[in-house]
Amino acid sequence: MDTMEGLHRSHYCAEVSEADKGKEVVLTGWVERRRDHGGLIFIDLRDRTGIVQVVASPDYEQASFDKAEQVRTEYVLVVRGVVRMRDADTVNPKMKTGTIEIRCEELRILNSSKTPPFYIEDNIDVDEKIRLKYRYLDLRRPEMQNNLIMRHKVKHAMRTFLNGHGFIDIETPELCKSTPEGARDYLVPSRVNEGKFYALPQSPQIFKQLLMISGMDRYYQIARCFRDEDLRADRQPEFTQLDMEMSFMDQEEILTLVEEMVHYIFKETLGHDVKLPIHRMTWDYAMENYGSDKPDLRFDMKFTDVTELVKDTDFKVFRSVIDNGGQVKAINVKGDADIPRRELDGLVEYVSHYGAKGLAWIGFLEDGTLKSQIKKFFGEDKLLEIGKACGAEKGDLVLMIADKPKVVAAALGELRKEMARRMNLIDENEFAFTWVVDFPMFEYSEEEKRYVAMHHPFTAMRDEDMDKLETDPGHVYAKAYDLVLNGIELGGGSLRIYQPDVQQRVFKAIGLTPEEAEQKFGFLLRAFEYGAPPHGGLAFGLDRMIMLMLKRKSIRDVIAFPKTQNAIDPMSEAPSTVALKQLHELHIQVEEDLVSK
RNA sequence: GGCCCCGUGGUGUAGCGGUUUAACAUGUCGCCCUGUCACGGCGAAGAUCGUCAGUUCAAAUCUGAUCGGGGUCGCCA
Repeated sequence: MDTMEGLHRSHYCAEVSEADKGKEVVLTGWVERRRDHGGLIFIDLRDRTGIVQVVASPDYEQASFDKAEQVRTEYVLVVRGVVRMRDADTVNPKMKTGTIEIRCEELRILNSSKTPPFYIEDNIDVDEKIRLKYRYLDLRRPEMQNNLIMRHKVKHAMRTFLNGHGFIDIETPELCKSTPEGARDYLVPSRVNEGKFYALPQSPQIFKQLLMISGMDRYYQIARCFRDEDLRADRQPEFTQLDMEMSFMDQEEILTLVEEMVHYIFKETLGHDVKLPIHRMTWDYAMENYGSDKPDLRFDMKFTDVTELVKDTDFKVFRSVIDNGGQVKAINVKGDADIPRRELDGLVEYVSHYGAKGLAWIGFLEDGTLKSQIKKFFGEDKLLEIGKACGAEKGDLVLMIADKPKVVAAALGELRKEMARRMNLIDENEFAFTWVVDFPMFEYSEEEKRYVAMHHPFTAMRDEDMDKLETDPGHVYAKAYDLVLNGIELGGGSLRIYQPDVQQRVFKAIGLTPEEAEQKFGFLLRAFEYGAPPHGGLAFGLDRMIMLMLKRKSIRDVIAFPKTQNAIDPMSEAPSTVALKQLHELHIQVEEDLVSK
């Protein structure tokens, strides 16, 4: 192998241009491809900027030509040569550097490489497990490099904006106290304190509130967070949040500042203008019209409540649902009246996964006739009335679900998205933002037979709902807000409680006794007693934001070293067993066959 | 924990009871080639079909279990 001795890189590969014509350059990089023509060898040399063509020939320099014959894919080279224009008929218009090439005067092989298990190029179709096992090679691919560079740019834009608005970047602990409210914690055993455990933070929530009490006034952190729950395409066990908190600001001021930041980030990194102010809707409105607290607004197809219209009919299915406090809601799928029966049956199956027991449909055919499996119960006039309520015209298809509000919301909400996909209503290039505000404080957990905090128990409630805290917690609304982009929750936050007595009342409402509250959050309650300012903030899912900006289907594509669905890293093979000695030091006993040898 | 999809040379696929010594593309290796850029030509090597068990005269192909990967529901304050 050769060394770099005496050579210093002068340019990145794709940064050599026609302006460098005639200059001697020194380039480093990996061999993307070698084309050996016998007496002439072309090498596409790649670094993180892109590719440039190097030409080796005995006519230029014999030794480098001999070296070029040994070169294979992914070998690491340093090349000294002269930039020259290509002949007109050999220009490659597909390449950024397609008008030039490097006449090779010296070529050194800095390292060889095994043949990689997949092509180092974009648009490969390789099992993701293999990509993850060889992640360092996967990350050589231009699209992955671009993803990580974009991630860097987004973080840089965030910091630039926040630094310019008086925010201070402060780190908070990774080893925290476990607070089993909410997601499952990752636990870390304490060696020094036998039998005790730290938790990795699910978010820096409490610490950032304490920083407000400390008078830091405006804080941010690009924080790693951990949640030991099942994985999804947009969920990893460790993920990154842009975490922010600020004092003496009301909700409107916070939303305005945050949307200015979002505008800045999208402008700086994508050149995209986010329309301000970002649309706002209440949680109630979102649930009633889209069945979701994170509606995808790239298409319309809102719900129509037809409960009143159908409550007096003979159709027992609808009647019994309505009599039991249920509702009937519909969506209008424009232009889908001629949907085949087989596909309708598929939709019934589809909504059943979300708890719906059935799906009623009315097709308003172009010839003015109706097709519907409930025609005999309602008659044409009633169906036309329903259609009118939904804004249906000839050619449209109305789909109805009758059930408890929660089931209707879930099933019809998913159906709405599915029909939009089928009807191709989604513009993949659109960024449809909305704020969802006025979340309920609590939701009732059937499993735990108590109210649980919908956002988190530090969320402030609307002043006018304060007296309902003890009498009617289900109708207390929070000063909480989510930023939604294309049907995905980008970030969420709230104004916080800052009076210890109010915090105690909320703990009580979610069934925490004063003793439990003291044991879990006593340090926070005590801090509130020393002049806590009114404050609030929010946290952005950085991975999701970058995924959406880059139109990726999974956050794994924007995380350098992500984990598989089983929370495993196929490359390092984490998690792993450990030696008995390590466990002893941590005062942990494990069955012998679970220990590393 | 439930449901759905996938597992065949290095990679991506085909084959889905017996005309298969498992096919194709690409990659790899060797020889040839001075203008290619997905270079080209000739030749070669490379998979006991994730694993285990069963059905059968016969299994990559059917059945069951299991392991691994992906999606999703539950879960994710």
